[in-house]
Amino acid sequence: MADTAAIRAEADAEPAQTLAEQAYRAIRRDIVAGRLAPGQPMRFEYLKETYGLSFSPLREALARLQSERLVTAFALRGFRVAEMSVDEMWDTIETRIMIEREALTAAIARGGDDWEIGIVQAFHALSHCSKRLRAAGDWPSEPAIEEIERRHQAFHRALIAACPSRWTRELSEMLYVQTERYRRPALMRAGAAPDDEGGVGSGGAAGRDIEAEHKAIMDAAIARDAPTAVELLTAHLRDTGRMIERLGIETGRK
Amino acid sequence: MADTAAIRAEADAEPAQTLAEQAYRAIRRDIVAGRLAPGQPMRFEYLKETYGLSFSPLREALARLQSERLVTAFALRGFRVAEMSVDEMWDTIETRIMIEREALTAAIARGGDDWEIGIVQAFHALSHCSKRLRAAGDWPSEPAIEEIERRHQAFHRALIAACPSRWTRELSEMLYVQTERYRRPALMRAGAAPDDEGGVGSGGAAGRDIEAEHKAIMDAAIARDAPTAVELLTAHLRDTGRMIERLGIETGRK
DNA sequence: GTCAAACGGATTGTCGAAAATCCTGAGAAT
DNA sequence: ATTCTCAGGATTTTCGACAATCCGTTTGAC
Repeated sequence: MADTAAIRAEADAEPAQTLAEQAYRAIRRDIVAGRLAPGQPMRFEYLKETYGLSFSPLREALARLQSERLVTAFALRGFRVAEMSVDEMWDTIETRIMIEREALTAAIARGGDDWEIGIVQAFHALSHCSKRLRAAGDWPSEPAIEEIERRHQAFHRALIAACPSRWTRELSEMLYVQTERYRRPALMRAGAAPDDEGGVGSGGAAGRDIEAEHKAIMDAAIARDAPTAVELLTAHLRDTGRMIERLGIETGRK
Repeated sequence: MADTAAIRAEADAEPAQTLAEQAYRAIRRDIVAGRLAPGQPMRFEYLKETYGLSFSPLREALARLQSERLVTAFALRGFRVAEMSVDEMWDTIETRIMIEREALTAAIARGGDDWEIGIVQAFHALSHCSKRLRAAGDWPSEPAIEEIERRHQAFHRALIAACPSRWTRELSEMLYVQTERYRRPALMRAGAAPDDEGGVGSGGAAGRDIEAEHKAIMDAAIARDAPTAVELLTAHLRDTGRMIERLGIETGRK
């Protein structure tokens, strides 16, 4: 597939020529994927072995993740994976809604042809990828989930790509990662194919048709119907929150 | 003064027992104060001498500041102080307005007695401190400015302290620091006493009465008049932006 | 005269050991 | 029985040196 390479190239635009950057991405990935349990102490001995790096790049990575609230630092007592809770999830979701409402409105007002094309492209990439995943079998592999999550994020990013405010776009990205941290493990644990919010489902475990929700948001956005698009996006995010709440959040440590 | 110690104790709630934390605060302070010029390369030799620390804590501090957009990292080419521009300033201000409107509305809806008391206290602390500063002489000292800035931030923080969303409060804090980075040097360079937005002025350099603006916001908030309070706060922040734009932004390097 | 390649100086990024700090559990005193 | 004190071990934090990379300048070729 041609666009696969393109999307990959875009995602890794910054090749991460430094070990600290690699460590940052790897640890963030593992936290979001739930491989590092909330509240778990991040001992350097363990990190050193796991990621094959020395102290310096690891500390640098943890310092950055601290600013993004994915790890918590305790002075002279090391770092821990940030805790999770239902309250924090809703705070994250509602804050993300607040920001993305503004972002989507601005994008609809100012987006051009390239913006529309980007949305359609991202939607079809996500849809196609999800369909292929479901055709392959009932229990998808980890890399496949990673890929579908990338596409899902790319779709939501494309929606607001035309928002001129860099702060709005970046805060949105940051909160997306936070919500993904709740969504992904919940779907994994649900046992169902992870096509509920992470991908496309024509009737997911929770009785939602995520692909249809995405399509409705896309259509409203491209039709320049800002109020409808914003309401659909808001409902989409809140429904996901309720779904996660039903599926449960693994709040304890491993 | 009794409350001075109290405020100090609150500000330094985390005593910063680690050198990396000290470095983080010191460098952030110097960037916001304009002592480190935008775009300036942050050579480690210089940082080492200036702050009397070794590489590790400095790198950790810079990594954190990178996440907050106060420094920019270039792979294998070190760090630079983040650039400034009129466009970025307005993006920051408008984003901060978006977030603080929500925060203030929520705080007015849910704030109790302690919230009201906190606002009044912070207002008077700022007012009193500013008055004393003006009485002392025309050219205030650096520490005096630092203190007034702390009080100013404390007042704006107190306004939204009752907002239940931790994300909203923290993002607001982050954007406050960003806007302070524009406001402070502009006021310093204006030559006038820095009581325009940083403190209280009964007729500042730009013909504004900042203390009156603060008081109006406080009164509307305590009167539980959310729409008025939000509009006053929005105008307050936009006026400050326009004032900074008039006074100019030192965008180049030293 | 212009361009490309290469050398040397300077700066960053990474490493592993040393110093400082914290946690655990045993023993003594109240 | 409870609290306090104090080693011993484990963990974090910091340091300075080493290796890798980049920038400016010179040299050489076309």
